[in-house]
Amino acid sequence: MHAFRQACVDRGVKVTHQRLEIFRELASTEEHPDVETVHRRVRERIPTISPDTVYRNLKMLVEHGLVSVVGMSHERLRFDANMGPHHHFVCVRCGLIRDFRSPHLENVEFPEEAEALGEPVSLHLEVKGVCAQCRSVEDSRS
Amino acid sequence: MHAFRQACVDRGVKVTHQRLEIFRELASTEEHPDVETVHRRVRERIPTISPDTVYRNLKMLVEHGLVSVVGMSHERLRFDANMGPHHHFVCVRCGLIRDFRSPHLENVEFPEEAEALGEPVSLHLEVKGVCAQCRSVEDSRS
DNA sequence: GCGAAAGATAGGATATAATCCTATTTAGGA
DNA sequence: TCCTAAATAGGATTATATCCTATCTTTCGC
Repeated sequence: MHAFRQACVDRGVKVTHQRLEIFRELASTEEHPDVETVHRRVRERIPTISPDTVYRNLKMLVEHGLVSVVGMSHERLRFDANMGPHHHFVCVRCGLIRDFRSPHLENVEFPEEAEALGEPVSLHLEVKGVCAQCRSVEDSRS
Repeated sequence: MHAFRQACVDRGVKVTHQRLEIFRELASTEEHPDVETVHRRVRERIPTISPDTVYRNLKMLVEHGLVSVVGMSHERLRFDANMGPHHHFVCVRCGLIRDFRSPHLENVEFPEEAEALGEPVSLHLEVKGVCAQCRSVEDSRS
């Protein structure tokens, strides 16, 4: 928590009671809770905290790299008819998703650490980054 | 498309005009469209098709393994305060997500195929499967 | 081919998740 | 302590996904 306070100060972000409790709650669990769950739990300590504050803070923490989103950020359901082996590149800026194949990664086996958690069915790599187009827009602005 | 018709027959699923067009649309693109996009495009050929039909069919196709969902199925946003290197196990049944680490996968490099698409920032493996608890529930029922 | 039954669809109604708006409060620097 | 910019609460709103049910279509046995 001390490191978190410091991270806020470093970024010029105010250290509010709500923000501390939201982060504390998230950092204290490994279950990757959703917003409602975080809100419910934090409310036990701050009864008046609003859902909006929880949303706002979590989103802000993601943007500052202090927290990550599992899966994709606030996107809609998206589908893929390619059932062959492939991986995904996801642009964190515009949401573009492209498949790619990689001979190196064709034969990755189910890691035994994952097998301890359950019976694996599918496996693929998710590479997040900034796509070429968003990158060029960025360059032309600077 | 012929294979798709056959796959429907094999599964005892009726081959409807709407279903064919929805699948055709999805299979004709690599951009992983969302439901609204699929609906809009299919509507050019079937003007009266409803969003519900698109949702219902895509969901059904996922359940039959003919299509996959990018990211996670109809889940809420979920967050993770663990910013260290780790991978995810996602239960496709109950939505449980657990982190795991794997020495084998600690040093996976950004595949060059992904670098062609953009500038990668993070990388992790996503293993989907059925978690131990869901598995045991399943066993006790049969 | 024909008719019945199960399955699928359209379209409106509804539920749920996420975000917006704005008056008020709070943190942090001078 | 005071001031300013940032943050919050709470209600309103939007957007996404699903439900409901009357109607229609596919499929299968004849």
